[in-house]
Amino acid sequence: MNEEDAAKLFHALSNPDRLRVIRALVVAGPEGLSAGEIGAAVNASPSRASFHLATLADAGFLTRRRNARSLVYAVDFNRIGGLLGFMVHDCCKGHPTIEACCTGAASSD
Amino acid sequence: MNEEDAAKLFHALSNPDRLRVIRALVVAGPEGLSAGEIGAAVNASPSRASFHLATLADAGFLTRRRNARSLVYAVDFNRIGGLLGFMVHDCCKGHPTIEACCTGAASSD
DNA sequence: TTGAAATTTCAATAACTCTTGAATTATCGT
DNA sequence: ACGATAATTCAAGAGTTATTGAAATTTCAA
Repeated sequence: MNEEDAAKLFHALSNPDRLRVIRALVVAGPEGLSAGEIGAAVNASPSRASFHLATLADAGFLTRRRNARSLVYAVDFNRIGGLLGFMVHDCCKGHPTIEACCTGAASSD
Repeated sequence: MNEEDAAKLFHALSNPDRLRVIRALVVAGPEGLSAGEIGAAVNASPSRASFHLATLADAGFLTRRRNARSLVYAVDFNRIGGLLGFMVHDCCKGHPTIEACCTGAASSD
C-alpha cells in the first residue's frame, strides 16, 4: 500500500452514501445484503446505489456474490483494516495519539 | 461526527500529495514545516502546495502559525485520530478485525 | 521606503464525480 | 419461451477538483 493506493481507497470513503452503505453492511454481518436492500437502507435509487456499490467494490471494500436474482454485498473487514492500518502505522508512524483513538472505545469529536 | 463530516475528511485524505504532506509533517513532529519546505518535500509548486495545504487545514488536519516570513504547518493528531476512531468504532461498530489492524504493528496489504 | 522572499489568491482550463432516467443484461417461475 | 424481478450500464448534464502561471499580499532587512 502506497500513497496512490491509499488515496484511491480514501476517495471511495469520501461520500456519505457510501459510508452509510458500509454501516448497513457492518450491521448486516457476513451474510450481507442485496443491492436492493442496500438501496432501500440508504435511500438511493437502484442506479445510484449501484454506482456507489461499484465504487466500494472496485476499492475492494465489498465482496459480491449472486444469490438467485439478487447480488449480495458484504464488507471486507480486512480491506478497511488494511487502509486504517496504513494510515496509523505507515503514514503516521504509529503515533500513540492516533493508535489510542483507534483502540479506546470513545470518539469525542 | 456523522457521515457527512467524515466524508469531507476522507476527501481531504483522498489525494497522494496530501498524504505525502501528512507523512512529511508526522516526521517533522510538533515543530512542523514551512509551506516552502513542504512543497519541496512533496515536489509541488508553491501554488499547488498551498492548495493542498488549504484543503488539509480546512479539514482540521493541520494547524498553521506564522514564523517570520514563513507559514508553518503541523499535524493535528487528534483530528486524524478522531476520523479513524469514527470509522473503527462508529461506522464499523468496533469490529475486532479492524481494531486489530489499527493496533498491531504490521500492515500487510 | 525600496526590494526581496514566502505564500496565497485568482483566472482559466482540463479532468473527474455524481445524479437521473432510459435501456440493457441476467435470472427465475410457470 | 414468456413475463416479471433484480440489478447494472449508458448517456447527458451539473457540479466539483486539481493544475498552471500570473498577480497580489505579507513580512522582513537594509
